[in-house]
Amino acid sequence: MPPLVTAAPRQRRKDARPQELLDAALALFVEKGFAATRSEEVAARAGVAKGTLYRYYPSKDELFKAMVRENLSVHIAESAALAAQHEGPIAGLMRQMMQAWWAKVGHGKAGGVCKIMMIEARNFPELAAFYIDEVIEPSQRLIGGLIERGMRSGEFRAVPIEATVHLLIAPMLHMLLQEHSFGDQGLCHRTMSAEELLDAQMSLLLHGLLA
Amino acid sequence: MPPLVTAAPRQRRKDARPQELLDAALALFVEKGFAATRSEEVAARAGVAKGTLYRYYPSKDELFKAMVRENLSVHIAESAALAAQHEGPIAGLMRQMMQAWWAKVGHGKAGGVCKIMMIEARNFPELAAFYIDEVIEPSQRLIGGLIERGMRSGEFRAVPIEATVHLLIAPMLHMLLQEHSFGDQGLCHRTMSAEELLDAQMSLLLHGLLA
Amino acid sequence: MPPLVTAAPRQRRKDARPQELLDAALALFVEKGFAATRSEEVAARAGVAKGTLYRYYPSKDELFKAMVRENLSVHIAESAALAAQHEGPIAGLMRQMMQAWWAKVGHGKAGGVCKIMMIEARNFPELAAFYIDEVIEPSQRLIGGLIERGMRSGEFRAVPIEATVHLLIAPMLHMLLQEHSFGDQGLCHRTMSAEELLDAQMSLLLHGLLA
Amino acid sequence: MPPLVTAAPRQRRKDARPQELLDAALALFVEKGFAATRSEEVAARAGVAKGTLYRYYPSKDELFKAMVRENLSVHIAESAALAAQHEGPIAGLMRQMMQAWWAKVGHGKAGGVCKIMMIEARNFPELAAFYIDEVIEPSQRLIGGLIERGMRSGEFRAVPIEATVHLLIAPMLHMLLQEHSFGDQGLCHRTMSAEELLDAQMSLLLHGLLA
DNA sequence: CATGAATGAGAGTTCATTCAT
DNA sequence: GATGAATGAACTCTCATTCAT
Repeated sequence: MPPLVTAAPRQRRKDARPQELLDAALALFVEKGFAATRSEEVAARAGVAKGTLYRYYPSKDELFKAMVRENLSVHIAESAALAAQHEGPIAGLMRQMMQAWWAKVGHGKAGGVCKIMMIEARNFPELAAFYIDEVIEPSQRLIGGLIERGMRSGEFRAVPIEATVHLLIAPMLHMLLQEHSFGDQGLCHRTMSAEELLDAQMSLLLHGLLA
Repeated sequence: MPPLVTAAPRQRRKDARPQELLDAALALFVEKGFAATRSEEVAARAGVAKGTLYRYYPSKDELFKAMVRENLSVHIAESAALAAQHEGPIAGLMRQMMQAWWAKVGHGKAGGVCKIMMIEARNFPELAAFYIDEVIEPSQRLIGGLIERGMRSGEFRAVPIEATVHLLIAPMLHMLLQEHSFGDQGLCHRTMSAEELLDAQMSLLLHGLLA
Repeated sequence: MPPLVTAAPRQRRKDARPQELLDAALALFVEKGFAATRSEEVAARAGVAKGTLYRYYPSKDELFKAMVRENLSVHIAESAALAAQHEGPIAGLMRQMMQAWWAKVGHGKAGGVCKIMMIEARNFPELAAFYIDEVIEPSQRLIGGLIERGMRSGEFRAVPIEATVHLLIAPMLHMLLQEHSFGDQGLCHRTMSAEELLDAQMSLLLHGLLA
Repeated sequence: MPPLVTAAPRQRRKDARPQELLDAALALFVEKGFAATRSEEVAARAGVAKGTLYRYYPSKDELFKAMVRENLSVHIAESAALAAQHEGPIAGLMRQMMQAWWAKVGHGKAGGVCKIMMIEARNFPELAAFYIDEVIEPSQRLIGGLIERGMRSGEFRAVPIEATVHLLIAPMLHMLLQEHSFGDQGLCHRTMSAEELLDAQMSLLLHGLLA
């Protein structure tokens, strides 16, 4: 009689393989770049042999694409749902979404995907298109929609949507790149935490710089 | 009237070679990344043979470093001089500097160097330190100084310096990455020009989003 | 009766590879010199592809070093043992050792290593030191000891040790170089075999040239 | 009226060029080996530019051959003349010739040629044949002739010519290789000078080792 | 004639990918 | 399915040789 409860460890491992490989690929691609990461390293980090990687992904390129696809659009939907059911002032929602994005995406591994997409966009045009369609444009539409809501309700001044969207996205991107490119080498010293910085930037954005 | 006896072509070429090679390297490294660019391609684009590259730069790494050094620190000094001799409201100066930086650095070839530094920082820690010392920190100090001036003169509200600096830099970096990563593939459709966008973002920053 | 189930060929090859590569390297380095031998040739002679060589030795230099270490110091110990357990006249022992060394080292592939060490000593100072420590000095000590024994027992005249050691080693080295440098091209015609020549030289050494 | 006494310095240089180049080539080929010596190094050492070398010798190979030819057979003739006109015991003549060869050939630059011929014989078969014809065989014939003279006059025992010739040449070759391969790196310590060693070896050869 | 900038064939080395075990 | 030994295309770099100046 086969065990009813747990799968055999070997089986469990096997099911987890693709995810483990994608995680390893993500970490290494972000840290060292796509070209500078050897496929054997990815396999080793996932705890398997070189050849095993190729049982799951037919090439390094495909591994990269799978890794990007796996780690992208997840949080966009969440944020959209949050936005849809929100009532009251938009400013607070935005602040909340910014912090949530940073905590879940920017600061974590998914943030690395954003960095690496910027870098490799030229080498993976189809992926770049995919990224724009699935990430950039939905995000811009989501934020753009919020700004329109805020303007309609009178919470916000009449501002150009496109520029405002850019201005809201830019700080997070900046922080992300600082973190993933120069972050952990003690090269970059900040007096405020990332969260404090983002919050302060949001306040500035809302109230403006002029006295 | 041009000189009747020009320098011998051979000699003229020799003097121009380093610059030609650096230009070729810049273009290719920005377009394809450091690792994905073959040194022979750089030579070919500069119109010379493979071996000639190595007469001027002892390795691909050194070529990269030279290319970075060549294209950085040039415009920092200019901006600092502009700021030092400026009188009157800071806001206008900032707008002006933003546009100037975009025109001279962000939009042009030097902007590509910023992108590529993000990518290769981890692979060239020594160069990353150089970049932070020569580019990032001076820029932050320059902009931070302007904000302090504005606050002392009463032009600006009392704002946290660090967050404000980040918020001023972020839009330019964002635009730069859009341009250099997704720009010339028709993937990214904008309704405003880069200059208009930056200007609109500056206005937003000054006046704030809230009604 | 051979075993019915032999080890898998793939595995068998793997165990044999280092030795096969060292043998190929020895043959080619001796024949053509270190620099003139392409690493791909070594691989080809060992029956593998270029890349395979680098799975076993990280560089051509390391391959060379491994090849030298592999082929030295082996026979010194044998000779020393032979000498230690010998009783009776030294002259016979010397004659015997000379012939043994020629048969096992000088004439064979190991002899080529001696030749190649002469050539490459300047390019591998660390290896030259190793060779002096492991081969030259032990040999000199061994032979010097025998001469002292012969002098103490009254078999030999009172002779200067150092000069005598040199004089005993020289003929073998000379023969070795003749063989490995001009040998198999039909350039060098001898009327006596190497063994006869060495024996005759030994006799001469013992009895002297004068009437 | 042209100068009667000295040629113009430029002219003097030009005439000396070939010799200077050959000297430089000799020194470097002996020190580093043929393959490891770059032709530019040879030119630099001769105080000319890379291209100039090729005005005198059409290739690195030809330079090598010229260098060998230049430095070979010179002293054989001298020794032969010395031998021809010698009267009295052969032993003294041999001792004298040995010392003279060491002083003029073995120890000096020509000695290096002998070393490098051993090494490169396989890569330059025609040169090897030339070397055998012009150096090895005349030397052997010269020494062989002396031994025959000594035997005929009763000064020497009846010995096998070939073996005796080898035995007389071997010590010098041994010394030469020690000197040129391991010599100037402090790796090889001797208590006697080369001249003393050769003299002691000659005595040993004459009187034999046995009591 | 001398020069040295330029060349490009060729060598060492790496690593994505394959496939026998 | 998993493995890792083997492969060879591709890449960086060197250096003998050429030739315009």
